[in-house]
Amino acid sequence: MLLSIEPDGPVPIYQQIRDRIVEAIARGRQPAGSALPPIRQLAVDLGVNFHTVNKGYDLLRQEGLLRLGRKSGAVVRRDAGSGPPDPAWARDWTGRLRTLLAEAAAQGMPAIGIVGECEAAMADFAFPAAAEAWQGSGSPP
Amino acid sequence: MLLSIEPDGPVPIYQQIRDRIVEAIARGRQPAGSALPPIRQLAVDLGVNFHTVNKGYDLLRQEGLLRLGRKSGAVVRRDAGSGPPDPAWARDWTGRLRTLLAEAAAQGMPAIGIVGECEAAMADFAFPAAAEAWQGSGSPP
DNA sequence: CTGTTTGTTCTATATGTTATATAACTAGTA
DNA sequence: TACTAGTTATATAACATATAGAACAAACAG
Repeated sequence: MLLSIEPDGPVPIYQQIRDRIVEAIARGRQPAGSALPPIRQLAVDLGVNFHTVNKGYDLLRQEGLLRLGRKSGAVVRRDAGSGPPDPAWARDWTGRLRTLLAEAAAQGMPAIGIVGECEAAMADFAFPAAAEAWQGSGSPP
Repeated sequence: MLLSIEPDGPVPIYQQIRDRIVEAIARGRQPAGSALPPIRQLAVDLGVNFHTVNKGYDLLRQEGLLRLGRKSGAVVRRDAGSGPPDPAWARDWTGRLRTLLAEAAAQGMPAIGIVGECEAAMADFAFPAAAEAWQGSGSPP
């Protein structure tokens, strides 16, 4: 079982597919250069239409995480995350992070707990040895 | 200007309204017991229909952050975040956090950078003095 | 060249979501 | 009573999601 989804959940199926694959990449379970199942096959495995899988794969291609080829299929990009980050993506991501953390703070979760959850999540990730050209954005007023 | 939105962005207006208010609560700019603008007035200020604002307020009520009264209007709940967290909410929030952090890791952002962004975001929050009944969920396999 | 595999594109349809627009109703409060 | 403010109902237009079927195009194996 390479991937499981909730067909009746509130989050769209194509988005769940994207999310699960993003997590698989971050955790090193789907390393750079590794192949994903063909669109049609994954669609059969998940019991969904192949257009739905296609939409998820296409999202990942737009995000620069996948390379899609005619016969080669879907492959995790080797240079996905080398080079400097897209400024638009960084801005957007920071915004989404702040909203998500604000939700926890508003719900009464203590700062220690929030940082703890962040670190617990990242303990599952497989970070490559080096990373350059990345710098914190600081905290705007 | 108590709140600004992007009418033509990809995220729904009612969701933006919810997000901005959640952030205002977390940052202490909208403390417990404080009042929000009436639905119709905020709708006029933002240039949207009052049903759209109503949907955002209702979301916050479902999340336990607002109390809506006939004449009292919309007020930030005083006990929003006292007591133990809803287990369903905690599970869901942790899942969303992991997906979001995984996205950054997959994009090549180093662990240091991710933690830094988390801390920078939380530096803007106003945490209350004490917090009990909260405990980390650890990192499931 | 033939055939298979795989992603890509197109049209169509059914259902759900988002946003707007009117209108009316209900409960507090002065 | 009258005002304020949330609540509910109906209708509509536009967009998003998921499914379905068909055909097309490139890469590769034989």
